[in-house]
Amino acid sequence: MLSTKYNHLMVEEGKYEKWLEGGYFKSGDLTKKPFCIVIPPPNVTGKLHLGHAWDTGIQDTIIRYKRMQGYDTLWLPGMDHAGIATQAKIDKKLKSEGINPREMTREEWLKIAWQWKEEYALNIHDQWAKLGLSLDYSKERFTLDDGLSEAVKHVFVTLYNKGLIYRGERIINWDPEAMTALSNEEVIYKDVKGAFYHLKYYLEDSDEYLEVATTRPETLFGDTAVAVNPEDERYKKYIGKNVILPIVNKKIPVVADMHADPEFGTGVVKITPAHDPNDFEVGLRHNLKRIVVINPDGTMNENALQYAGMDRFSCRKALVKDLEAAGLLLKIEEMVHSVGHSERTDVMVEPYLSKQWFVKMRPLADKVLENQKNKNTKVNFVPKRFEKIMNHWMTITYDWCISRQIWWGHRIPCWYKDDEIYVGTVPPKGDGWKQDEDVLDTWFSSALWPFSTLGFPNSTDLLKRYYPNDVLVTGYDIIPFWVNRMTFQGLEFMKERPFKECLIHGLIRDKEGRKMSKSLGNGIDPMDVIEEYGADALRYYLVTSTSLGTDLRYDTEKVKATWNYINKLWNASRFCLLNIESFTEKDYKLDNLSKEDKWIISKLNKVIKEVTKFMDKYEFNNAANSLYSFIWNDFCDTYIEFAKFSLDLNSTKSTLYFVLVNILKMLHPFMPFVTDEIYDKLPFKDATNIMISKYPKYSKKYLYEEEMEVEHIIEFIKVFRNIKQENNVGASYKVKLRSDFPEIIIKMLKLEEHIVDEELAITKYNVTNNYYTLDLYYEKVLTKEDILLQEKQIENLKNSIARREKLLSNQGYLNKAPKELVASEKEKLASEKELLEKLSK
RNA sequence: GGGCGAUUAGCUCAGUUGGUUAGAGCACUUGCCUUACAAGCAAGGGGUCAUAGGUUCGAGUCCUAUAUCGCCCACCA
Repeated sequence: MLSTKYNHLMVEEGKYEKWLEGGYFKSGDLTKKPFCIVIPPPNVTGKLHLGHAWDTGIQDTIIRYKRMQGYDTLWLPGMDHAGIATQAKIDKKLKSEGINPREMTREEWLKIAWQWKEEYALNIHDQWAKLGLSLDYSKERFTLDDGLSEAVKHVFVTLYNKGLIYRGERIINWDPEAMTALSNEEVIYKDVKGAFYHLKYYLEDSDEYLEVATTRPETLFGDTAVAVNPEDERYKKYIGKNVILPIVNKKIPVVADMHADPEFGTGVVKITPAHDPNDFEVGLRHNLKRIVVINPDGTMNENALQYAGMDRFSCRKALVKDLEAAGLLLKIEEMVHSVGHSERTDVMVEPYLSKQWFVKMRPLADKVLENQKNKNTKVNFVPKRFEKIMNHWMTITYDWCISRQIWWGHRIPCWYKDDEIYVGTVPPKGDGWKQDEDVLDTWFSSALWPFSTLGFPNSTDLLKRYYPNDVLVTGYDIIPFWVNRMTFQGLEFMKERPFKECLIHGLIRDKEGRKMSKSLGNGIDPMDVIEEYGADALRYYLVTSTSLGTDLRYDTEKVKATWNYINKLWNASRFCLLNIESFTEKDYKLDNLSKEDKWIISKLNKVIKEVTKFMDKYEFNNAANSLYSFIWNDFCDTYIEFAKFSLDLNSTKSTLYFVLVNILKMLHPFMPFVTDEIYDKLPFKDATNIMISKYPKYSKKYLYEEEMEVEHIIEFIKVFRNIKQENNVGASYKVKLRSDFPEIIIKMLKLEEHIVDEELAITKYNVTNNYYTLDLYYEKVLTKEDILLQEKQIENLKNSIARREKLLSNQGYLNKAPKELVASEKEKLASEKELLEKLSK
C-alpha cells in the first residue's frame, strides 16, 4: 500500500534501472509504425542545465505518448564533441595544472581529451537517468565516433567534388584566445564603448591633410589606401594623389570607391584589406596589397614596427599617445559601437585575412527555400512563425567558414604535397603527403546528425526506417546554427527534409526574466531541483507551463505547486487503492452504474478526447491543464466525495479503478516515475509496465446523456454551502425540502437530521438553483446586511436577465449566431426569470 | 534601419478557426484537523484583457495606428 505522503526520493529510486532492465526503451519492433526523434546532442563540456531538462523533457513526453499509442519509438541518444568549447575547457584545466597544452603533441593532447570525454559522458548519462529519459541506448552515438567520422568525410569529399566546398583566402572572424577561425554565427555582437579616432593623413609633399576616422587605429600599419566616395565634391580633387601613412611614413594612394559613405564619419576611410571585410572588397577592386599586422594570438607582428609584440589593445593605447605627440591626432570622439565577440571565449574577434575552407552556401540554401514552398515536403515548424527565421537566414546566407585551427574535431580530409592537393575519404598513396592540420567546425558534423546517427553514408535499414525523423525539438536560439544546417545537408544528401516537424521552445530565464548565466550566478542545477522536488515535478513544470516558442521564467514556487499536485494524485490513488485492494479482474465491470459513476466516466471520456487532441498538436500546457482540472475538481473534489457513500458497491469500485487507470496513463508522459509506482500497485493491470500499456481512447459508449442532471446536483450543493456560509448559518438549522431531492445531495450536505416537514417561524431562506429548492430555517434575525445581500442577488439576476433579453432581441444575433447558442441563451433566460420570481415572492 | 514576440488578477502564465458574465497556480479573506490528502477541504474577494480608432449581431481574439519591454537580423571606416 502507498505511504500516506508522496515521497519523490523513494518513488524515483531504482525506477530507471528497472525500465532499462525491462528493455522498454528499445526500438525495432517492425510490426509497429516507426516514430523517431534524435536528441539534440549535449556538449561533452559539462553538466546539463535546466534548458536541457526542458528540451529533453518535451521529447520524452512525446516519445512516451507515442510509445503508449503503439508506435515503434526510437529516441536516439548521443553527444557532441563541441570542438572549441571542449578544447577551451581542457586547455584551461591543463594550464591550471601548470601544463602548456600547445607544447604537447597533438596525439598526447587528444589522449587527454578522450579521457575528458569519457568522464563527462558518464555525468551526462547519470543526469539523463535522473531525468527518467526513455532513450534507446543501444543506438547511442558520438559525433567523433568512427561511423559519424565516415559520414563527415563522405560529405566533405562529395561537396568538394561538386565544387560546393573550396579553400580560399578571405577575411574571417578570428578568435585570438582560442586562436582559430569562427563562422559568422559564432560571433556575438555586443555594444561596447569605443572611440572614433580622427587622424591626420598628410597629402604627399603638402601641408594639406585628409581627416580619417577609425575605431581601430592599430590596423593603420596595414593600410594600403584611403578611399573617398567618387561623388564627394570635398575630396574629388585628391583622387589619384598619395597620402603619407602616419608613423609608418609610407605613401599610399587615395582611391575612389563607393564603399566610402560621405555621410559617415569624415567621408574618408582608411583601407586595410587584411583586417576588414569591406576593405578586403575595396582592395580587390583597386588591386591593393594586403598587409597582415596582427599575429594569431592578438599581438602585433613585425609590420607594426616598434609596436611589434605588443597586445593589440596595448598597441592601440601606445600608438594613440604617439600620434598625439606627433600632432597627428585631431580628436577622440567617444562612441558606442557594436563589436563582435567570440561565442565561446568572449574575446573580441579580429577580422583577419586567412586561408580557410568554406562551404558555398547559395546553391544549398536555394534548395531549402525551394523545398519550404512545398507543403508536403517542407520542415513544419511549431509554432509556425519560426519558419521565417530559417527562410530569412537562407536568403541572406554567406559562405560558411568550416575550418578551425584546433585539435578536437574531425580532421579535414585533405592532403598536400608540394603544389598538389588531394581530397578524399582515405589518405592518398605514396610518400610526402601531409594532411591539413585543421579540423572542421563542430556544426559541420552536427548538421548530419539526423542521418549520420542512422548509418549514413551506408544505406542501412535503420536509415530507411527512421529517416526522415518525425520530430526535432530544440530552442529558437540554435535555429541558425543547427536546424538550418541539418535542413540543407538533409536535402542535399538524403534528398528529403531531415524531420517532418520542428518543435521550437524558448529559453529559460530567472524569475526576473534574465538569462541564466554563470556570471550572474542565477543558474539552477536541475539535479538540485530533482533532489528537492523530484524529476516528475520538475519535468511536469517545465513541459506544461508555457506554450511552445515562448520563454519560461523559472519559478521554484511553481515546482512546489507541482509537487503538491503530485501529492494530490498520490493521495487520490491511495484512496482508490485502499478501496479496491481485494478487488479482482473478475469483479471489475462497468455496469449497474449510478448517475454519478456515469457522470465521471463521461467526463473522463471527454478529457481523453481533449488531451489526445492537444497532445497531437504538441499543446502540452493545454493537455495538462485539462487533465489537472479533471483530476482535482471533478475526480477528487466531486466524484470521490460522492463515492464515499457507496464504497461497498462493485460499480463504485470499478469506476474508481477505471478512472484511476486512465488518469495515470494520461499523466505518464509528463510524470513517468510516480505514475509507474502507482500503476504497479494496482490489483490488476493491462501491461507489465505503464510505459508500454495502451494509451486511453475516447469512446462513444461512455457518453452519458443525463450528464446535466449530475451537474445540477453539484451546482445545488455549491449554492447551498455558499448561502449557508454567507449567512453565517451555524450547526443548528432546519430545512424543508420543496422538490424531489436525490439521496446524494442529502448525504453530501448531511441534511438527514435537519429535515422538517412544517413551516417554521424563524428566519427562512429560500435556497434554489432552479432544479432543487429547499427552505433553510435558522436562528437569526435578518439584518440590514442580509437583506442587502438578498437584494444584491436579485439585482444581479435582473441585470443578467436584461443582458440576455437585449441579446435575444437583437435580430442580427438571432440570424447569425449558431442555433445551439441561441437556444441555450433562451433556456437560461427562462430559468433566470423563474428564479427571480421565486426569490422576490 | 528590417523583422518577430510580449503587454490579461498583487505575481507567474493559459485563453489556437471571433460566441455564455475572461481562467489557473501562487498570494489574499472567512470557516473547517469532514479517517485519501491541513503540502488539505469548503466558501469568497480581486481583471475598463497596454492605449486609440475600425470591422462585426458579437472582439482578449481580426484590422490600423501608438506606447512600453524583450529578442533576432543587418549596418557601424
